[in-house]
Amino acid sequence: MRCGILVNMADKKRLVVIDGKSVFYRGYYAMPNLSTKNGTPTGGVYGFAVMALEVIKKMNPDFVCVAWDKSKTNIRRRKKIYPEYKAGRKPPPPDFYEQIPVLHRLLEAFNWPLYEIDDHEADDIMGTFAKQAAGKGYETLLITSDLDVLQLVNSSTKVCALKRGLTNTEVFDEEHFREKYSMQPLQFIDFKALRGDASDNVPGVKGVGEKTAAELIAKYQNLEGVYANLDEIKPSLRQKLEADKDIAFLSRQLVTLDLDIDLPLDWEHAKMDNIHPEQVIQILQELEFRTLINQLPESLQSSVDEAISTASTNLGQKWITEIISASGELEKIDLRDDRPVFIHVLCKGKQGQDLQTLAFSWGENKVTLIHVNKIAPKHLVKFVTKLARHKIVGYDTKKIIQAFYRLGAKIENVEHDILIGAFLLNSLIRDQSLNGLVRDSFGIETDNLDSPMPDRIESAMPSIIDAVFRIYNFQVEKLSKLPKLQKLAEQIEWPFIPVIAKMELDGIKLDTKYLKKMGDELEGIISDTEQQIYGYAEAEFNIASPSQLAEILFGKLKLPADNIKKGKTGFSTAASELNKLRLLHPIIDLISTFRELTKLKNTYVDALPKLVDENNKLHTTFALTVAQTGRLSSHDPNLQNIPVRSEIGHKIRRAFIPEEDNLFVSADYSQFELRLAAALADDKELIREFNEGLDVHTQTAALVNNIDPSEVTKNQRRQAKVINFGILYGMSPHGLSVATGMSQHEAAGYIKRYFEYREPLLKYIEKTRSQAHELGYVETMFGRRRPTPDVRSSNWVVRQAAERAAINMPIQGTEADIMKMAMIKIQQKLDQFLDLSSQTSNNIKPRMLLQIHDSILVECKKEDAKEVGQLLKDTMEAVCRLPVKLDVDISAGKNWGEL
DNA sequence: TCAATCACG
DNA sequence: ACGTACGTGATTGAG
Repeated sequence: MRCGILVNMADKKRLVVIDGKSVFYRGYYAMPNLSTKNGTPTGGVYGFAVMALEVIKKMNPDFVCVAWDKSKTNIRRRKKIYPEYKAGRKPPPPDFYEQIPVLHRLLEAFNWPLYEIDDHEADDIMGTFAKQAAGKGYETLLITSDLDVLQLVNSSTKVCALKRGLTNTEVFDEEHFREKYSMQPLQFIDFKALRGDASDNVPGVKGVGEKTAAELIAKYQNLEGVYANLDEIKPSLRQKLEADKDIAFLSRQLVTLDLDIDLPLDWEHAKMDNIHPEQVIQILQELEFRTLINQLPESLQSSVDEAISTASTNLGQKWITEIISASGELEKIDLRDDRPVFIHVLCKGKQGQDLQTLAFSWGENKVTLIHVNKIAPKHLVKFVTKLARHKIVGYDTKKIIQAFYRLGAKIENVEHDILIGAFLLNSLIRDQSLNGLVRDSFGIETDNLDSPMPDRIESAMPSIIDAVFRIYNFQVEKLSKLPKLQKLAEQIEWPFIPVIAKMELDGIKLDTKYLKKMGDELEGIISDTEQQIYGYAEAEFNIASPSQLAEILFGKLKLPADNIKKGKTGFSTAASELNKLRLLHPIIDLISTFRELTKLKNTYVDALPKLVDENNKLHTTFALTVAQTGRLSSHDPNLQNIPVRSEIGHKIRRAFIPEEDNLFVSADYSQFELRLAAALADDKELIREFNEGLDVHTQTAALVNNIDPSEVTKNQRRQAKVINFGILYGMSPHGLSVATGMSQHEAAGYIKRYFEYREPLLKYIEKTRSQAHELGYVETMFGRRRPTPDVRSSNWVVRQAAERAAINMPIQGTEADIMKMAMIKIQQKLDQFLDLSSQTSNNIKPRMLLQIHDSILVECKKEDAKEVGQLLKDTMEAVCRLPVKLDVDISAGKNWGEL
């Protein structure tokens, strides 16, 4: 910032007046996409904060205040004179206003008074204050992008004009003004009256621009001078001046600022000393302006550490900690209370393995901390069994349940999980750590709550329980205002946690010997393929490296690259692109084979056996707070993407086996998402087709091609299938043409005809799209939400992608909701099922092993398979009332590949 | 750590 | 005039 001039100011007191809206606007347009991780737009506030801190840092003012343009009534005074004044301005977009309350909070933290007044604009207020300051012998600096205020520049008033960008400014004192405009500041009024101002719609004299106006003012001082000497002016210009004489004087009135508003500046309030550094820092933290915090002016700097350290010591400080490190002490704990218990566990391994520390509280400022390793197992088990009868509240209760389960204690009731709660309230939170949730909920930075140092556990645990307690209360309050989401949490999310916790622990058995053999076989085929490729290429290279491969194909072998997509690094070698070259060179098919085989070998055949436990079982982790639609995701290892489409894929699935004498039973919802789309859109025709058990793709093909279903060809059905799926993804004509091989024109026509027959579907898509725009989120049938900030992006690509995601979410998300409900019911029934048939020898219980979005895999005794299959089908088909029938396919087999 | 690729629904 | 389906996770090469 060019503020050097200001430093020279004598020891006069300094006032800074900020044109709030103007600064805010600069920020808003300089950083259009700035927002917090949860989507709150913050560009404008950012601009303001940057400017505010610059002011403090560089200008060292004694007083600061803000002048604000009143948005609707501000121009009444001038409009009275000239109704067209400031006409034609676009209203600011909605996310502009969203930021205003945040700005007000920031101002409160700075403790800078804000002035806005009917009938006057911010520049009038600035002028008035500058005059008041001059009266007291103070200096004034005005910060704005509105050049009208340049007329105020004098010996005690300077203007800091904002230019493009955030920190790009120009400071005008008298000298600099004269240098630049070759006139006195006050003459600026008359200059503008002649020239006009397009941005404020001030007319000026037609045909007189910057240059002419400046010359006229230089020669005749002001309007009066110009019009008194018209005879000296050459005729063409004289005519223009005469014609618009009234307009020129009217324009002058518009441009002249009112310095005598009856609005005394509250000097006490505006004092810089009133600033609340902690509040400022807290708000900056909340808004995630981390770089700003790091570059805070020295005057605020000292408070940073303090603010952060008070924040972290505050947590847990008021909690009494009872530390248990002997079995005897454990005995004395009384658990008769049936209120929810706040629990936290520290484990060394994943999925509740190696429990180290357990802490719990009833939320009454007392935490009990148990050093698990110092307690005799028998006593511990007895204790946690009692504790497990309570409803629990915690962060990642899945892990808590698993830690307990490993001790033989079954937690059945989850009262609340703050990790999942945070995700339900805002699935966009990027930092799901406990520290992140504290930051997100309260804007406070805390000590490491997620993995406290071993020697600090005793002091960290109370802080953690305190954080859980507070976040719980915070979320309960929020959920109480969102009844649908609250119901979703209570009826689906909480009961689902114990179900999935158990599935992870049960795991699925892998035939590692079989995979080892398969790996060796694959190895042979791969190296053969490799050699053939090297032969054709006449070189040895790394086939797995896209860049080396592209060099060979398009460089050495000179294959035509015209139709090949280019990425950031060069030509794409993705399968879809290679496919275009298949017929041109035998190396292409070999490369595809090589890719497929190495992929499957590296990702599955070789990788999976390394991950089994001592029982040869794989334990995936199902993430409940990752997929934006509410689906589960599976990792370490991912068991939701085990191959199935290829022959080798099936072979890999054969490696997944049940225990001796058991079978796998799988249950798949057929056409799940399309059925849900029909239900959500209430498309009677599509629903009818489903409910009458017709083949919807054939029906669709018949409708669109206007033929009888019996006449539908294979290709017509294939095309119809593509479009039916496309619906679920917010498809475009181009997408359809790529997928079907139609021309884009044909595809557009096809889609048009499709929607003539599936009008409700089109209406539904439009409704969802507009909801995303208007409410900023979309939701499933059961109220699960997904925020959609990007549908308002100014970037076409980003916006379109966001709209497609918004259209897909209610469908995919409702699928996820229903699947979870079904699994909860299935688990309940499987528990009962056990009681009936396990009377005799049965010690292996039917259990769910995997969920793959629209299907589940269950293991049970051979002789139970049929009954279990029927149970699954009945439960899943009847899980909720929908206008469309749900259809579940069952199959059983002695390995996963057989199903 | 990122981009490219490809496995699944 | 823009450049395409939605949602994931694992592996690899390359910077």
